[in-house]
Amino acid sequence: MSRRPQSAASGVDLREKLIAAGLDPNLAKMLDEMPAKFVHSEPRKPFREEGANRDEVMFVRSGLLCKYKSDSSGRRQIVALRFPGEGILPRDGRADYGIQAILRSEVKVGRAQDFGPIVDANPSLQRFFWKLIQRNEAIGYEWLVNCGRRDSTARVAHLLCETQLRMHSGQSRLTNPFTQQQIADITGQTSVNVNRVFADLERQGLIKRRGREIQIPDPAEFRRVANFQPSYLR
Amino acid sequence: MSRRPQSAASGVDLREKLIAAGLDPNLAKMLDEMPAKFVHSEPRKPFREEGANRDEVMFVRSGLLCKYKSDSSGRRQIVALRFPGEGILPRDGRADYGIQAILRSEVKVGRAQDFGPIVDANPSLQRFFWKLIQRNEAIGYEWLVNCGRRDSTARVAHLLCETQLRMHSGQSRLTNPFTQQQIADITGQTSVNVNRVFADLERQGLIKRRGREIQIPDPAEFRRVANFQPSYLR
DNA sequence: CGGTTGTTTGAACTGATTCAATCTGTGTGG
DNA sequence: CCACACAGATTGAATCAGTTCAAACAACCG
Repeated sequence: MSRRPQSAASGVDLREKLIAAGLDPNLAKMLDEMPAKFVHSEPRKPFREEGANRDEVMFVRSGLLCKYKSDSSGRRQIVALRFPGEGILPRDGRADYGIQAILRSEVKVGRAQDFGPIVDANPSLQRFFWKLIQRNEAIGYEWLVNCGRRDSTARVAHLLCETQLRMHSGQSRLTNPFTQQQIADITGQTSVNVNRVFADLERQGLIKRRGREIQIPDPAEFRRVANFQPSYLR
Repeated sequence: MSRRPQSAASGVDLREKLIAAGLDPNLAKMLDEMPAKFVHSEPRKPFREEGANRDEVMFVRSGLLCKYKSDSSGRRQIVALRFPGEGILPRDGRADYGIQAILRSEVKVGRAQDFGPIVDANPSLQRFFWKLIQRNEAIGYEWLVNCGRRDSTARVAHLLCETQLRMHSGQSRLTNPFTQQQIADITGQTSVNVNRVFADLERQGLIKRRGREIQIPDPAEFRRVANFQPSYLR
């Protein structure tokens, strides 16, 4: 939690994640040197509340974060994910969503007033974040299609395909980072039904499970079932 | 369709819409003077296709546009709306969504290469678009909650509340711009069910209809049913 | 008038929810 | 090493919200 411009080991680590996400090495260095603190976030513990001010930049160094909202009856919807190397940009005013860890995560947290000037001064950094925003927009649109227009099997399968790509796993295996309740919160279902979908997928031979480890014998067929077209992830 | 820097009557019109959307008058003038053409778009006619390049900025002067995606089985999902004064920013590369008019619309279409430099040169214009993007993000998140976590009645009612605000109607009436099929495409249902929801809402006295004209006798109660909290629209 | 688009209604069906109970795996402390 | 607690996964039965298919009706427009 100590404020430090850069910690040798961990800083390099995040920089590499950012570069892997498409950022120019020089710009990655700038971001890396921005004053910030590294914070740990635990699953099931609140990290940032709905309705709080969100004058921070965050970059996920390891783990997995989600943004979520709740409707009046307390039903929770996860509206976005942030994998390592991805970030959450500052808002002015209150954010309408909360942030929570899905996996134990290390997060680099900087202040908006430090972040803004760096971006303003570097048009190419601006362009980088512009693209990131567009990618997040495209993912959001795809999630809407998922929730609105696909059956429960395709929804779960689609999420798995997207997760696989964003975690940079191979096409034929995946370490599922989610509980079934979380998959339900992402895909707009109940955990009970998610469980049945998993059982179905396995019965059809589309996946094999060993705990959180998932094998996908026929990736092409799986993507067909999921109705997954990876182009929206760039 | 003619290319012209500014047309006296129509230009002023759009500028006012942009100012109403929160843009500084001087900046509105700059955007207004950007080389661009005014294009008309008709409902049910394709305007911009899915998968096409999208190196254009667009501002809606009048009417109503939607962004949509289709899943493999041709089921359509509307993922965003653009009311007058709102815009669609350029993407680099192909867009994964199509654009279509809901109402007959006049759209100002500029080229990305004209738009980019103007924004780059004006930090306050940048900040304006930054906020716009955040608003659109917040709306997208709210739509996800809508599709994923609310019942069909609340979904339709919520859309009507949002539409009312974005059209700047009063709280107790609304000219519904959508067909029931379009509401279904936004809220992830079938048009048959949307029709039943409307009948229900009317039977419960929450709305009164005369064609596309909707009266809302008790706006507070209607918002409660819709689970509508307008803060996300700022 | 005829054609087109959109709305309304009915009946049968089905996918998903709800509620409740049980089972499994993992970590903790004695 | 066992006992216990706890989070998560799994299963069943009853119910219900929303879909599907089909048909009729209304409004609009050239």
